[in-house]
Amino acid sequence: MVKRTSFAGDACPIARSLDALGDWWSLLIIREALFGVRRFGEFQNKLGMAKNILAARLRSLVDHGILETAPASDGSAYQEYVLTPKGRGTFPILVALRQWSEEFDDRPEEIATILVDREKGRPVKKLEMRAEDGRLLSPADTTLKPRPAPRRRSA
Amino acid sequence: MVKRTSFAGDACPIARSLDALGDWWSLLIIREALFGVRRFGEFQNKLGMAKNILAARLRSLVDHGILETAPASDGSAYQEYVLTPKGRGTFPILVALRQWSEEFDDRPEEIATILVDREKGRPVKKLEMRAEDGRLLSPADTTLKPRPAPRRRSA
DNA sequence: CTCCATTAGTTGCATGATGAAACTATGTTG
DNA sequence: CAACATAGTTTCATCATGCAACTAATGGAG
Repeated sequence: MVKRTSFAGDACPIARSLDALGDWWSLLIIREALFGVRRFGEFQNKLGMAKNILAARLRSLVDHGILETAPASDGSAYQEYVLTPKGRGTFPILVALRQWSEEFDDRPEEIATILVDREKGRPVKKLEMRAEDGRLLSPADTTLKPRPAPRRRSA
Repeated sequence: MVKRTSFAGDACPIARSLDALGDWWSLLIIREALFGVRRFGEFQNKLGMAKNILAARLRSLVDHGILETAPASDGSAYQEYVLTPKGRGTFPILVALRQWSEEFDDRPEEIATILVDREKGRPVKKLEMRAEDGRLLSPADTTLKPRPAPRRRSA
């Protein structure tokens, strides 16, 4: 079988994330959803993608618990796609991707928008990794440990 | 033309990031590289991926300035792939992906490792978005603004 | 130096994923 | 109810992925 590899069973949490949103469109759909897009046609217009692919991605995101369908809020009989808490939880991922472009893109002048603090209109700070006690951490200050066994009956 | 869509020319910084690392393998290759993997065969063993795909991805990552080739550090005539600063700059993205799994995965018990502060051995804090002045921001506290016109070369 | 194993790829082929366009089935509007 | 909009599905050509086999250089043992 040539089967496209899936990371669903992988033990690495990064691989597991990628299994749910590691394709070309899913994160862009979520980006639109975070800005309030809810309807099929709206996604299609904003993203300019083929309708069959959009339909497949929406289904996949619903299956993964990132979106859920709901009756249309405008009273029509159509349905809408709205983010679940799990879906809204991807926000830091999108911010990290955005900031990486802002910092390292070869043609930053082509970037149209910046993310700002609504209250002050100033750019948000770079995401930073901190220890429990608040110390700023660099990649080298971190390491991986085996997940502690959740206390439960014998494994 | 059916051509697979590229986001390279897109004005959205998220799309631009995805153009460089939005496929199934690139971020996993970078993950390994951050842990010190440098040689072709090492990547291949750890990731268990097809060699042709690995070769293609390494080439793409080098083209995007994320990896660069260097003479082997062990004195042999082979070459190594090492992260550039741009490549190391993806670390927050990987952390965000990891934390999303840790928080929302349906089978967290399958996740093998946790990222900890090396000094204390305690899990790192969740990434949080803050304003310039340090206020904690939620997605709703942010908005997009057009990129300010670049100041005429002061560099 | 010679021979063989290792490393780092490339090539060929089968199959799955993607995308444009056409088609369909509802829902909505005049 | 006729015309139109919405939300898809189907069809088909093309592209990407993955496995296996092949090649071209090292590197190491004798």
